[in-house]
Amino acid sequence: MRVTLRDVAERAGVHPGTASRALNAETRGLVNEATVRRVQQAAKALAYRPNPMARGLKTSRTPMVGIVVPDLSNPLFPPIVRGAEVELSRAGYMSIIADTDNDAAREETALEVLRARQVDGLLVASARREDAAIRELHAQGVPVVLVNRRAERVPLPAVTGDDELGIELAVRHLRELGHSRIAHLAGPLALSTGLARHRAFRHLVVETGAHSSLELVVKARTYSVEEGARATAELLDRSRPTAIIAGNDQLAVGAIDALRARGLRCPDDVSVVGFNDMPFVDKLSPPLTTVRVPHAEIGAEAARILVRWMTQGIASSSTTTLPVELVTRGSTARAPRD
Amino acid sequence: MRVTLRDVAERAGVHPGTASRALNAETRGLVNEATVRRVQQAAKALAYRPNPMARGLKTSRTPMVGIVVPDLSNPLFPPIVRGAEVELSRAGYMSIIADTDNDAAREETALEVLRARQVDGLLVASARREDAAIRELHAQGVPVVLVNRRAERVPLPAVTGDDELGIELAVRHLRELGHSRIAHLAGPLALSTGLARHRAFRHLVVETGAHSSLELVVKARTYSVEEGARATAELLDRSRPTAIIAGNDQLAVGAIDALRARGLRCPDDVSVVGFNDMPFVDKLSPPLTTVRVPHAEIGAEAARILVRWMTQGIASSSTTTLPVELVTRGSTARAPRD
DNA sequence: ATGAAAGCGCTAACAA
DNA sequence: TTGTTAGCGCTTTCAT
Repeated sequence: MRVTLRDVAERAGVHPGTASRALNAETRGLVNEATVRRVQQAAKALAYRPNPMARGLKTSRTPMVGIVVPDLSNPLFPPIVRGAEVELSRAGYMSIIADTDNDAAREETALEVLRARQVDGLLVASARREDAAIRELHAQGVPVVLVNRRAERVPLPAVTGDDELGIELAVRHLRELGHSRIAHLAGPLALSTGLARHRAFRHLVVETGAHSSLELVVKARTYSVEEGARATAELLDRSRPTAIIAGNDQLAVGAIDALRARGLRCPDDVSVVGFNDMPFVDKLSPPLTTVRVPHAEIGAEAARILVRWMTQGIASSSTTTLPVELVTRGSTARAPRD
Repeated sequence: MRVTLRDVAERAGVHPGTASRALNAETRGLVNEATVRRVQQAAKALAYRPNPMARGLKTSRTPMVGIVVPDLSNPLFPPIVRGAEVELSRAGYMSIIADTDNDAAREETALEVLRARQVDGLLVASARREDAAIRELHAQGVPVVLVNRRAERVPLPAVTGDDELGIELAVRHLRELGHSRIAHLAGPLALSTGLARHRAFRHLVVETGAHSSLELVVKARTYSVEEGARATAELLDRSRPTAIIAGNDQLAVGAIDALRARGLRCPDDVSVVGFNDMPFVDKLSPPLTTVRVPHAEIGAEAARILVRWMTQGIASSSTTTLPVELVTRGSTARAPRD
């Protein structure tokens, strides 16, 4: 059978309580040094592994955190998860990943299941701006850190890339290339990333008074290649941009598809900028100019904040913004003369 | 505090034991129907959620399975995980994903941690052909199903794509296009996929007696773009293939890079076939001809086998091979005349 | 510094 | 059909 603490205690010739204290870092100080060594030896000899469920039942804590992502197949998220996992496992936590499939109802279910499983905390990358489930979580005082996306009217810590800076870099880059008719292919405005990038775009364009660019904004309903193509087609029906800043890389890929379908070349006729710098966008034709977001670092930082919250009860509701950079590749070029 | 079974029992005016039976599907038959209803009502009214740790401590089972992948950032694996998760959650299991980072030592650690966490079973996608940790698991009688890759000399059930068929389809396709000097850019032979594809290639080429093609095989040490480029450069140093069948899509991408670096065009000078049909390879330039593997279905089927094992104790050590198909795109063309 | 004992919330064997 | 009881493996007061 399984080796229990009793076995270890017996072998070391001590009481299970003592063995417990000896094996636990926080209580080790209460035990005679020699005893500690004996117990540790016994534990090692027997290959003792504490039963996390027994421990959890007693302490009502689990060494688990839930990570909720909208879609694991979106190449954006694995690096976030990875970054988080590294930090979490360093702190002794194991992570459980739940995929919501971009669905609010599933998100609710996933959060419920995770809570029922007694996770000590949550990293949520699937938040919508208005997210009842998130608000509920916050109301219950569960340690939660938002990743990559924010939620509104919930004072929960969030770690994201600098959406404003990203758009600013893109706009500046395109202006330097002589573009004046810059369009924005906005992502879903129900997501903080979609909204922030959209706002930043409008702010920059209005601020510099280029011109009323309302006709140069289209909204995509989802972050998908197909929707990017559809929205771009809609955009091209009513205006003639020389450049398009897409809400993310999938949309940018769709935009390039749509341009091609109309016989427009990228970047010769229209430049395109993406957002995220997903794997392989450097291999596309043309290689995509895009805003690189430090996803692994976002995940890692969120994990650190969560660990602090879970272990020290420090719930900073502050928001962390990590810098992004523009990666210039082949999908942007000088504006065509017309 | 938390609502416990006692609270429910009290409210329903029954003993906790009865409440337990009433709430559990398997034992519900032992309880008076009216009582069952009362208990269920009470549970609902109190929003009772059983404590999985208490239950697990008692039953020494958890509703959790571990999924071990070599690299979550490899677009190959999320669909497998997804497919498995759907099946698993249908059966009431939650999954814990561990990423081994393609490292044997980490795999061992991950497996150990997962076991310590008392997972009821494991889905392992990171197996090497010779995998001591896997063999150990098998020796301990833990329910394990291998996914996508097999291990040797371990009678564990495995679900994979049909590597032989994939290579056969690729070879046939290239032959039909008039290629005779077909090379193989083999993946790591320490992995069953690398070996099976390599063997299939040699078998087909030898069988049809095309010619001694030893010089037309290069071995990549990892499944990465860089290694694909390196190995292809090596290949081109010593031979002049008109087509290359790569061990997977990453290697194929690397191959195209290497060709380009030598001023060779794909597919005009050299055709390239990948393996897996990862997302976005249809957007590459040229769009990649590749073997499509039903990853989600592989994950799902593996999950079904695992569930059967865990719940009914049926440990079929059989191997399941799912059919693959060739997706013809722009990276293959008629052989150049020379 | 260590032992004793209780109990976390649940299930299951046994009794009634 | 239901209640009783014991105990899963651990931590944590409280004694000693």
